[in-house]
Amino acid sequence: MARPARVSPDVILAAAALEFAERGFAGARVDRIARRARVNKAMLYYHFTSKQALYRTLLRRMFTLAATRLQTIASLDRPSADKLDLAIAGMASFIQEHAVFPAIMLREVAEGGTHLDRETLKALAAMPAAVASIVQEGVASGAFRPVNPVFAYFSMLAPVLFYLAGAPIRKELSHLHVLDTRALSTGAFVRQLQESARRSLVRDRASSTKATR
Amino acid sequence: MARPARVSPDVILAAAALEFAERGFAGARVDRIARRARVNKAMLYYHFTSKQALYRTLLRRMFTLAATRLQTIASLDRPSADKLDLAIAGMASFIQEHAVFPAIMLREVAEGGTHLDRETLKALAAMPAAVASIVQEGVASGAFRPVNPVFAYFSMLAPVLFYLAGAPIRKELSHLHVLDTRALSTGAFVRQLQESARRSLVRDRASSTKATR
DNA sequence: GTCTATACTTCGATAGAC
DNA sequence: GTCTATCGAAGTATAGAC
Repeated sequence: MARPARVSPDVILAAAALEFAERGFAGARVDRIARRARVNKAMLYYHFTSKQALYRTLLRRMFTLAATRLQTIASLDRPSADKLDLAIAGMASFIQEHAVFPAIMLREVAEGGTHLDRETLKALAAMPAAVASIVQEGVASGAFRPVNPVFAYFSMLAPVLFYLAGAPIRKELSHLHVLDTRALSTGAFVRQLQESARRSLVRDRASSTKATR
Repeated sequence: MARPARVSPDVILAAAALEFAERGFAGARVDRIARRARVNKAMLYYHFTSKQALYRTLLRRMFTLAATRLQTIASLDRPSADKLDLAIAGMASFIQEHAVFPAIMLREVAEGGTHLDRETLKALAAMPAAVASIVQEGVASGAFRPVNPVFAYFSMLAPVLFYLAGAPIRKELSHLHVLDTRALSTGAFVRQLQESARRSLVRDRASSTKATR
């Protein structure tokens, strides 16, 4: 972490992540990305052919990283309900490691995938697929009530994304005394979400409050 | 609807809604908004002093409209659980009337409220406040288990926004044969979400499957 | 209130030296 | 691989006639 190898492409990608998260594709400035990466613009275009190519590379990476984590959880040999907890907590911790992720994800959903190529879209789709596979397994085994697995994905992960993406705006609101954020911690939110997911999906009365982590 | 009064400001706002939803604040083009509104650019600047002023006016309107609908539901003399159902269905139907809303909301959350003034931020904050008041009432009356009302807002409404904002990308994915969307209807999603909300919040066994609408 | 023409700025991308 | 200088396109906003 202390001034590492400084391989240009990775430094540029890191800078691009910040810029695209803060401003979106259209609002991002190539000049700013280059400056943030302490690289000049020509260097950036040497490694990535265009602003769009840089954007796609970044998003493919992030989506793949997130999807892989969910797939790993889905493949565990554990009760479906536990895997649900793990998926929620896993996404939250993924975001804490990659703070830019929620903003990028929200923006790209709003954008309708306009700037993405086929491969990047596939990487994106792997996220709902992984969560849906957990739910499907639970439904098939009778552990969960019959629900649509894709709907369940949205019910569980959209709140995490939205809540964490909303941190800056909540800060602004609390600064304007429009919202009291004192009772809001990420850990507490994750736990409430896990409990809600269990209650809404698990069939029997084994809805233990003990959240798996 | 058949070629109405053609009051410029409203026509411009409608065109701006489409453009901002599709491209975001930075990606939106004033030229395009003017063309869509069949008004020339100078006219647009005559009614709204700048691109930003237009954006703020639009968002303040939409947020106020959405928040008012939720507040109306919150003030009903009905069981808290029913109001929950109504809030979910109300937001879904609001979005069906204002298809641009989810994209605009997602973008602005990602943006961190950068382009908004105090009044517009207050209008935005009224949405979680309305839903939170329903939940708080339910918790206070003992109908709901003790939960954080703001967290509950995110758990219920983020899925609706995210799911409906994701329609274009799902279409793209289904076109690329990456996702099967045949089992996905908005109505079914809303019903599953209502049932999930009841199960996750209602204390006793009165979790009727009968969704109120 | 409505329009045309244009001033001024910023941005993505590249040429070409080292 | 790295840099400076710059081109051409596109963008917001306005001046000024009607």
